[in-house]
Amino acid sequence: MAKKATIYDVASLAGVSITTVSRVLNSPGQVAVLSRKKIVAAMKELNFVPKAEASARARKDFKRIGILSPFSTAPSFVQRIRSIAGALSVTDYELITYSVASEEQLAGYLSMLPVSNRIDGLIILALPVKEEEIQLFKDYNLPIVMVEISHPNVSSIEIDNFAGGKLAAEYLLSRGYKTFGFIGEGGQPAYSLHATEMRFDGYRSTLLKKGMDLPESNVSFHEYGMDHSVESVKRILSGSGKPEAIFAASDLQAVGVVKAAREMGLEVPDDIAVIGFDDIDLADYMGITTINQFLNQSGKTAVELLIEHMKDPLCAVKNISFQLNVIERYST
Amino acid sequence: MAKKATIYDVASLAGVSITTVSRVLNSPGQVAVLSRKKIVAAMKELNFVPKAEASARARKDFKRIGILSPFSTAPSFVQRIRSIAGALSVTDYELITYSVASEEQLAGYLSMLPVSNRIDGLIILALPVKEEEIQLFKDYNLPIVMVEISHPNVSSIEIDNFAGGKLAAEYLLSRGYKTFGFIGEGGQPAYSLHATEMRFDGYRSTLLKKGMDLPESNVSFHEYGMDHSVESVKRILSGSGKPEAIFAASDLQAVGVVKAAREMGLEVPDDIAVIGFDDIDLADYMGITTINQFLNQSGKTAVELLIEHMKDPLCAVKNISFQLNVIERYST
DNA sequence: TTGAAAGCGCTAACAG
DNA sequence: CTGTTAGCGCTTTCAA
Repeated sequence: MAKKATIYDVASLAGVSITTVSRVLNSPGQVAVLSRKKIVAAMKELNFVPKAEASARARKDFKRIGILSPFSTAPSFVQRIRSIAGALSVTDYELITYSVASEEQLAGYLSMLPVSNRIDGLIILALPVKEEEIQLFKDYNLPIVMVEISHPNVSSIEIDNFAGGKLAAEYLLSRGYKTFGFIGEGGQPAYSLHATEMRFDGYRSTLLKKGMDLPESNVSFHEYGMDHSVESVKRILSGSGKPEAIFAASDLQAVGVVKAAREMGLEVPDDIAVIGFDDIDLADYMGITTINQFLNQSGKTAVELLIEHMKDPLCAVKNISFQLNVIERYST
Repeated sequence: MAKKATIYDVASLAGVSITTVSRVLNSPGQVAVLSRKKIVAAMKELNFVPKAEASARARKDFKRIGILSPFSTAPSFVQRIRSIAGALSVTDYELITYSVASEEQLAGYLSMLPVSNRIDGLIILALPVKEEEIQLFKDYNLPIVMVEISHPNVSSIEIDNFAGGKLAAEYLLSRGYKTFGFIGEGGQPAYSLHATEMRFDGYRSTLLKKGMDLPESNVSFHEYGMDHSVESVKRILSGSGKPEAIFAASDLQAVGVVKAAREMGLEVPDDIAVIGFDDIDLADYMGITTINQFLNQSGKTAVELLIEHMKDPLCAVKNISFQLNVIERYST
């Protein structure tokens, strides 16, 4: 039985050093095309397969960052993940995506990721983590950064959803609207967040404080989905207490308002004004006024924060809060 | 970098040599009870996991699927990748994303991925692969599936872009439009595809065949980006030969048509009709007529196909072609 | 872009 | 029973 080929064999066959061979495996971009060709040919000839265990041993880090997020096609998620991927693409870290579709799955990832060596750091997006799970990450020295949710002792990027609702109310008031409505996504899975509720609370309490009303009949927490949004809005706009302005807890739902208005023959913003939340690309395309939560920028910040923690285990815990602001467009 | 505990750490904490630590792992019977107790205690305190074991488990827990795609934030890419992630989330596979930003980088990945033994299967999205590179994957038994591009002897998911252009033309003709325009993304990198050109060819040739004209001045291949789309459309719509209908090679560009129309005070579809391509979510939200290429479904199919190849190396090569169809909305 | 050389974490002789 | 030491095959500085 012939001995398995090693990078030494490959190197001498190709007439280069083992370093260069190693580089072909790990960062091929840094190797001259000619060298690479020779090395690949030599590998092929020798049926070379790198020994996983040897590289695991020698490797200082995995050069991999994971992102753990709910599986969702909601644009705000997609856009945030994209921005993280973008930030990562200018580093030499690989991105491993873990999409969570159930509570059990989440618990599974949370218990296994810290223990089994596969990533150098993890970004947890919009997913709640229990105290003991956090502890596990600490015990095994796997740095994490949480986005859209916070936890004591863990660095995070977040926003103040209550303040966001407040901002929406204040903005609509400043524009002179007198009657109000709200739509948001309700009945989210238990393992998810409650940003919607917080935005609602901020909105409602601010309106009340200013002596305005927010009748129950103008409020809708509905299932996720454009059709549900449109339907809810139609119901609200058909009611006797039809509002002049609606705060939609996400831009996608604001789109629902615009769609519903169009289908009912109403003009935006004259018959019905709407302000969304998130500032996804779509809001720009459709000219919807919204509250900017820096979806693109926050991904980059999260990556930087995580890498900082990876480089320096003693790095101070930071909670970065993005200041919200209204982006005024044509829907109010 | 945060470090995991090693036998060195355990050894010094327990006040013994690494050999002894190693022995309790391998032949505990040969270690004095007292030493063993101290060592076990130290291991517990440090959360020590032998690195080899961790890597072995890492290999066993998950199989890894890679996706090699151009680095792009175009919604159709993002949505397709998202759908692949979704399909994967219900399986025991990790998704590793490799974004390509240059021809060099592509060649690098293509030469190292088969050899480096880091993934168990690869989806190649919208990237051309040379014969010899395909051969390398075969030599190393790394299953691949290509999406949005095809190659002899490799399983693929694709669409007929020429037919798509034809479909757009036929649809617009059937709606009674008489004058036509086209916008698409031009000047793509050499390592990229030419779907746009093929859609254009199908569109143009069909129009000509039906005795219609497609004047040069109504055609624009512009840079990627909403602003460029809007600008191009404005130029076309300001021309003397202003068309009644435009085929946009992607939905995002169709959005550009809608935006441009709005800014020029024109009505869609009365003053200017537009049909897009892709059927991204955005098209639905904005009510844009488009050609559906099953972005969501194709990701799932690609994953299934790849897993089939991974499970059965002798699995027959399949080329799955999705039938295109027009989704009629309000923009035509 | 490349190579020399110093490890990586662990096992396995070999002494003691 | 325990420690010293020499590798395993690969990665990673650091210079050139």
